[in-house]
Amino acid sequence: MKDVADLASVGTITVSRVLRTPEKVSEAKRSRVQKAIEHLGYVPDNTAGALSSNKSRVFGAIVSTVNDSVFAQTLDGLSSTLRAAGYELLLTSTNYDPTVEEDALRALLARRPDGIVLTSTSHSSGVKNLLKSVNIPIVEIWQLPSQPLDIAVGFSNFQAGYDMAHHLIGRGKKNIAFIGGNEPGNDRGRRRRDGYIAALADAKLPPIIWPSEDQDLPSGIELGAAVFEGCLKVNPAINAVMCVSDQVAVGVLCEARRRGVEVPAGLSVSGFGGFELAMSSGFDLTTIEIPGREIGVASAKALLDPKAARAKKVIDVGYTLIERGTT
Amino acid sequence: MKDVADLASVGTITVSRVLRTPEKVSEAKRSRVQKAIEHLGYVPDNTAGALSSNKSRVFGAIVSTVNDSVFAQTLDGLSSTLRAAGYELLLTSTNYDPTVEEDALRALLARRPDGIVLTSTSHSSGVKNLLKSVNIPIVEIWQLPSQPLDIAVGFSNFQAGYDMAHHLIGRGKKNIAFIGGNEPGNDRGRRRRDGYIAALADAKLPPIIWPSEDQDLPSGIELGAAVFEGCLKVNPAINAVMCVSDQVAVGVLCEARRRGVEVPAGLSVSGFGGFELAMSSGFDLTTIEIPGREIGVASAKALLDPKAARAKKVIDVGYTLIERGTT
DNA sequence: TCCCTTTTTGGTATCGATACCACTCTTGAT
DNA sequence: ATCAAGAGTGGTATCGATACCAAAAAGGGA
Repeated sequence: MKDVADLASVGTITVSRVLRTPEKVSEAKRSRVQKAIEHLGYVPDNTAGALSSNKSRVFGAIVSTVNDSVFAQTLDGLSSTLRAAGYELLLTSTNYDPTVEEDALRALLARRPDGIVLTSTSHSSGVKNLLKSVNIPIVEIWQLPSQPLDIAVGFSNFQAGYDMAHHLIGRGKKNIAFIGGNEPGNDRGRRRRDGYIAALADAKLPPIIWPSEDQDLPSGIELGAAVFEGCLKVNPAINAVMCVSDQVAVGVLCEARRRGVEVPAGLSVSGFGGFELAMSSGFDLTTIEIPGREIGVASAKALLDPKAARAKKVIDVGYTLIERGTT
Repeated sequence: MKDVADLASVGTITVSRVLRTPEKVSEAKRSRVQKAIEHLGYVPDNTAGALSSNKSRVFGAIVSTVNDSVFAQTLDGLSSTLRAAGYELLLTSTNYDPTVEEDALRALLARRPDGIVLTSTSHSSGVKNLLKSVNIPIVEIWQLPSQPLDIAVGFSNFQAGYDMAHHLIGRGKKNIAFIGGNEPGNDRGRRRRDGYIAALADAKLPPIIWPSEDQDLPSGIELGAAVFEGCLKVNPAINAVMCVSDQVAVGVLCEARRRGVEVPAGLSVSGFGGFELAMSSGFDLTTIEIPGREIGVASAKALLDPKAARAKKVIDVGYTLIERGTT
C-alpha cells in the first residue's frame, strides 16, 4: 500500500479511502491512485484491515450438509448476494452431527466473522453461550424457531405438514400414511410429521406413521420403494402416502409403476422439497416447494442490514403447495 | 490474550504456544493456560495471527456451482478434511459465468488464503497472472488439464466417454447416439462427447450427436424425455443412447417406460455421474460413478502438503463404469 | 477582501497475534 | 566439578491496514 501511495504521490490513508469510500476522495487523486493500483497489481490485505477496523467482511455459515439440492440453492443465494456486496462466505458443514457444531462455531469465531448463519436446530448450551457473547448478527435458517436467538429466516415445517395432509384429506382419502422423518438429528421432517398428525386429528382420522422409530430402514428413494413391502402389506387399506421428502415419494412412484398400482386412483402420493426430478413430466408429483434460494438471499440481506432485520425478528418466506397428478 | 497470560502468570507468547505448538510448553504451564482460557472464554483472533505469521489458516474455493450432488460431495470432503486439520474454507461460486472468476479470485486473494481450489476450465489471462503472482498451492479439480497451473486432482472426462461408448459397442449396439453436452461454459460434458466420438471412430461407426449446438432445448431430465420426439423420430434406427448425465438418462428411462419401449432390448441407456437416483432399484442405470468426495479429500491433502502433491503434479482419482440393467 | 464552513488530505497510534532473538534452567556426559 | 546441548520462557518489533485527530485547501457569503 505504501508503494501505491508513493507512486501516486499521496498518503497511504488516501489509498485506503479510494478502496473503501471512493466518494470521499477527489476525482484527480482517485484516478491517480487507481492507475497506480493497477500498474503495481496491488491486492489489498484484508486480514490487516480486519484487525484494525474490527470488520472482517466475511460471514460464517454452519450448515448440516451442502449435499441437498434445495440446501445448495440457499447457499448459492447467500453467497451470490454477499459477494455482490463485497463480502465472502466461510463455510462449515456438520454432517448432521450436533456435537460438531460447537467446535465448528469456535473455529469460525476465531476468524472474527461479521455475522453468522446457521441451520436452526436445538443448539447446545455451549453454542448458545458463544453466540450470546459475540455481538454480531446471528441468522437461523430453514425452520422458524419459536424462540429465535436473534434473526430467523425460513418457514414452518409444521404448517407445511398440516397443509399437505389437509390437501390429501380434501381429495377424499381416509387412510393416509406418513412415510419417513425419523432420521436422527434432523427434526425438520419430524415437525412436518407433527403437522400431519395435527391435521388428521382435526379430521378425526387415525395417523399411520411408517417406519417406526426403532426400525432401521434406508432413507431416500430406497425407503419409498420399501413402502409396498413394509407398510402397505401390514395395512392394505392405506390409499395415500404423504412422504417426508420428494426423494422418498419418487421411490414410491417408481415402485408403484412397476407393480401396476394406479396413481392417484389406487394410491395418492405427495412429496416435499421441490426436488428437480419431481417437477418433471415423468413424475408429475404433488409437492411442497420451498424457495431455497430466497432463504439464502433474505439471510444475506439480514446479515447486511441487521437493524432492519431485527425489527422483524422472524422472516417467513413461506412455501407453495403444488397440486399435480399424483393426488 | 494478555488477560489469559496474566491469569496464568505467563508471557503472552506462551499462551500463543499453547494454542499452536502445545508440545513445546511444559505440562504444568500448559494446563494452567488452558484453564485460564476456559475460565475467561477466550477465543483467539485469527485475523491478527494471520497478519503476523502470514498464514491465514483459510483456503479458498471457487466452484461453478454448489447445486450439483456430486459437486456437493467434493465440497463436503474438502471442508471436512480441512476442518479436521484446523483450517476453514472460503467458498465462492461463479454460477458457470467465467467473467465472474477474476473478480471472485481477486476478492479471495484479499483474504490471503493459504491455498486455492478451483474448477479447471479455461481460465482468463487475468486469472492466470493473479495465480502466478501469489506463491500458494493452486489445486484444479474435476477435469485433469493438459497443462496444470500447479496441482490437479480429478479424472479424464474424455477417457470416461470413450470407455462408456466402448462398453455400448461391446454390447452389440451399432447405432449409438450421444445426448446432451452442449451447455455453454461447461466443457466437461463436451470432453465426454469427444471421447464418445473417438470410440465410435475406432469402431468405424458413425457418431450421432443430439441436440445440435444451435438447438435450444431444456437440460437435465426434460432433455431426456424429449429424446423420443426429437432424436429417435429423425433417426429410428438408434438402439442406444449415451447420456451426458444421469439426470438426462433418467428422463429417457421414464419416457421409455411410459411409451412401452423395452430397455435394454429396444434401447440401451447409459448415464454419467453417480446421481443417487440412478443407483436405486427403480432405475438400475448403467453409469459412470465419479468419487466426488474423494476428489475433495485428495484436494484437501494436496493443499495441506503441497510439497508431496507437487511431486505428483496430477492426481487421477479415476472413475468406475458400473454395468447395470439398462445396457 | 476576509472570515467561516465544508471538503480533502496526511501523520501517527493502534488492532492482537507471532517471529525473532536472548536468556535461564535442565539434563547428562566427561 | 565442569561444560555442552537442548528445552522452556519472555521481551520487543512487526505484519498492513484503518481510526482518530489535526491541518490544509476550497468554497461561499458578507
